[in-house]
Amino acid sequence: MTNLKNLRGMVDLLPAQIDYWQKVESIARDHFSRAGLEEIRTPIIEQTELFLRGIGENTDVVGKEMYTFEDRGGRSCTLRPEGTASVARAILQNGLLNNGPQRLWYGGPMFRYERPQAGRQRQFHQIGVEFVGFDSVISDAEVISIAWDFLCALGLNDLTLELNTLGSNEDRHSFKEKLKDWLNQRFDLLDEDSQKRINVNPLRILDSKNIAIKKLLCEAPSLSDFLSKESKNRFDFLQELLNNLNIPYKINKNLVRGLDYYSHTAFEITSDHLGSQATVCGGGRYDGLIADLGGPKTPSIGWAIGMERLIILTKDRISHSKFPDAYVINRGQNAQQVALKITRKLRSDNFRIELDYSGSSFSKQFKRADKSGAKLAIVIGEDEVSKGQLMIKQLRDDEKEKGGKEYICSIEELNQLISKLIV
RNA sequence: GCGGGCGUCGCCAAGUGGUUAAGGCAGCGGCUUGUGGCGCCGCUAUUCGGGGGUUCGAAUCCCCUCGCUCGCCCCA
Repeated sequence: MTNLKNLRGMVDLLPAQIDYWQKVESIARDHFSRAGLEEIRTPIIEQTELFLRGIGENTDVVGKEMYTFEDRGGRSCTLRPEGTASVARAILQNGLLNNGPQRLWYGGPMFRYERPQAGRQRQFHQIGVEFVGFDSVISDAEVISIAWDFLCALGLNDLTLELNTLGSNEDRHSFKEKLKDWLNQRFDLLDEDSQKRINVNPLRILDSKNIAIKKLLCEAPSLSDFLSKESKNRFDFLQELLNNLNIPYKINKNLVRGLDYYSHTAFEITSDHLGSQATVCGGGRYDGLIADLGGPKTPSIGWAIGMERLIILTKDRISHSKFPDAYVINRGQNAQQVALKITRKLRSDNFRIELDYSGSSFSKQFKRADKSGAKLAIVIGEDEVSKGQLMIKQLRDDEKEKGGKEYICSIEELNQLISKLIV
């Protein structure tokens, strides 16, 4: 084995798995285009500044997971850890909002410097949706249903949608103060992580997985008591809309989400079949982000799905059969000329053709033809060349019988005969 | 960043201190230089993730290192 290896947490997608990806991607493209979304592609590298301002300096993603480096001009660059900030930047920079609100989707690699484990890599892929410039609650419902229906279209039917509201910035601000006081009074009961977070990001303590903390928090002040009338109405209406769409959900008051830009609606879609990294899809409303990046106040909502996790879940449901229609067996230089030519011709006629290059015995070539999974073998030897004919043999009409049917035809008849035989 | 498990051919593996490192799958070649799916025969690791050490002798013991994997944290 070579001592040249890929970097830790970076994964090769080999031909054997690529079918799964293409299938999921094509279903996604189709699904999104029917929902009226347009695709956007942004660079993989951005100014570090974008993520500092967009995601928030106190988040784990920014604090300890970014791939940041200096380029030759001394600029601080970062491999994007998520898609939303880049999309927001591109929208602003290119003035897309001048054409009205935007409904976009994107896909591609993201980078986070973390310890790899099941369902987590350093380079991973997300596919995401961003509705930028929409305030109405039905846009929330629409965005969630696009995610839900997409996952259903992939045959996933045992997922859980968790839903919460983070309220407006004002709601959260007054709640934060109250929560801090309450936590400070119980400082000694908190674990180290939570103690550190009190001043930096107290909301995140609510999401703690520590059982003792969880228990303690049952008594803590609840954000829901600090929601303004308007925030409450939004959340109620969203639930009504989802009920109306028959999309099942579970309210999870501790669902906070790790990135700073979220407000109001927050949601996650999780699965029991992913090990400890259970989230397939995460998203929410981010009304402040565009303004934080220097744009106009622009209410927005979106989500991202982790492709690797999605592939884990859908793998068994996706069948892939990419067998050739015919395998071209040939022997001798004259035959090779004919073989190459008709291979090209048949491919342009939309057949899937595999050509043997080996020049080895007919026996060997038949073996390979069989292994290729092709339905037919097209045989060209010196005999055929001298008679101006071709032979076609069926490889899998009668699994049990020895030897498939053989047909002789001219080059002109080939297309028709193959069409007939492969149905 | 912290813990646990693991690392022998492309894949699955046996071997746990003693001369040439089992076996299976896949691959290649032959039996069969014009006929596949079955069968039979042969070939394919100077080397056991890498580097040091102990020993007459190491894949097997020790140290370091790298990687994989699962979990924690956090997220997609």
